[in-house]
Amino acid sequence: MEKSSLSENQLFSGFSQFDLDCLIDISIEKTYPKDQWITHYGSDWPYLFLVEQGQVTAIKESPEGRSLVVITLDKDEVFWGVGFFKEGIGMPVALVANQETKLRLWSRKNLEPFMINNGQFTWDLAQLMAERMMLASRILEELAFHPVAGRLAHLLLSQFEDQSGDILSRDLTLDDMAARIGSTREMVCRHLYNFADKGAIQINRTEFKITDQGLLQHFAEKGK
Amino acid sequence: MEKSSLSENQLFSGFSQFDLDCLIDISIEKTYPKDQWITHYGSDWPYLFLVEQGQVTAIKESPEGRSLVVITLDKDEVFWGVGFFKEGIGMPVALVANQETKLRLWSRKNLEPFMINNGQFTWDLAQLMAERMMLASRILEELAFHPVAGRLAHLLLSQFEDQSGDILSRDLTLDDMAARIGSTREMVCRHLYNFADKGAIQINRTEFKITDQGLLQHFAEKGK
DNA sequence: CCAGCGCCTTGACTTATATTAATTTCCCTA
DNA sequence: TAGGGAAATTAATATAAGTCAAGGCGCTGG
Repeated sequence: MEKSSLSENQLFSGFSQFDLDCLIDISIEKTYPKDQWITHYGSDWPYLFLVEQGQVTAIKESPEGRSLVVITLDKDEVFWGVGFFKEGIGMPVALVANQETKLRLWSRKNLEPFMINNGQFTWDLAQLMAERMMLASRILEELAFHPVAGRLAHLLLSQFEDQSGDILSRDLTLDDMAARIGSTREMVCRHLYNFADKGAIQINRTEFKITDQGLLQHFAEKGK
Repeated sequence: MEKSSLSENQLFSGFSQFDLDCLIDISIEKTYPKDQWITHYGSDWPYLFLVEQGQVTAIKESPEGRSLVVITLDKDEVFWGVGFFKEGIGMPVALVANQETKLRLWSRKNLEPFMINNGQFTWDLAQLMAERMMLASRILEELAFHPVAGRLAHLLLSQFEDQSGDILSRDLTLDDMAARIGSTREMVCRHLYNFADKGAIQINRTEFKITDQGLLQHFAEKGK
């Protein structure tokens, strides 16, 4: 049962049962209650991990108290601390368990010999890193070139595009959304009602609905 | 002579002469005149490369014409297009030769088998990717949390810290600086003279000098 | 040596974003 | 079912950043 969970992830799918057993042997399993910090910004945290249960977010925080959610990791996704690759570099993000979460962790020390002997696995990991790099790149682009309204429209689309037209309960708080686009709750609120005025969405205190996906798309690109 | 140039880079330093010859065999050498575009934003460009001569910058450009320099690559540095790792993903940046530049390129097709067989090399590359990820992370943090003045102060420090107190000719144009911090020439100009008013630097049309590095450091952190 | 070009500088103005501070509404719990 | 807390909303205000436009300076090529 444990073994099968490993091979759910594409990264581990190519292994024999023997290798999987071996991988499990050198791993650590750890659970975190809801809202627990898994690791802090700046700490040396040399682990690669698989989310076996729950959800983890990677967050950047400014000294002034603003924060930016960089990625959300769900079940079966793999992530790592930079320390896994290079010693003595502090984490560029903090990791937080959003819900009760179970991780399977591999320390650099235990996994490095394995990776050097297994070029395919290391190559697959490099590919995953490249994907994550693209993600960072997209965030960068948005922050550098798109206004808050555009980033918000884009967030709405990426989260709810598939439920366009449905009435949705507002499960993300304004603060959540603000942290995902690098702004403040007040800004988010204002822009949401502005989208509503323009006819892209309908919204009230507890629910909302995407009424014109194309228009929202337009806001995502042009901002206005 | 060609061989020795390869092993200048840490990534290739562990190889035998035989492997180096082999690597050279499967590579392409290409030269680009000053200001030539090596590849464009959004194109599928599946190469890993070593800068053998000259300098390359990776640039993001917005449709509205603003641009952001993400990294500058000098001689003996290694970089890649995302396409090297995953097929069919467009470049998140454009690459431009700042000067007459010579690159040694490896296509994904040619290098992938080599990487799968050579875990150490792939692992070293993964480490390099992690470093570059940190770089992206720092840019992200600056854009998200630091005002233009702070980013500019930081740029000055990172470029000229070691020449603090010397009179330097202004070799970076305002547009260059603006592109590195994600702003405009006018903003950069104003903030430079503001730093001068506060006593952190001295500046005129053609030269400048860092007079108070500590103060500049302070601006880099607090912005004001 | 001078005209022209590219870059730098500056001021006035506009727009975007953030901050502060009330006020309202919802929802949960006692 | 009333009270309290968390989140949402809104307005007023402040600040940061960008845009536009007009000059100014220094260098280069005839």
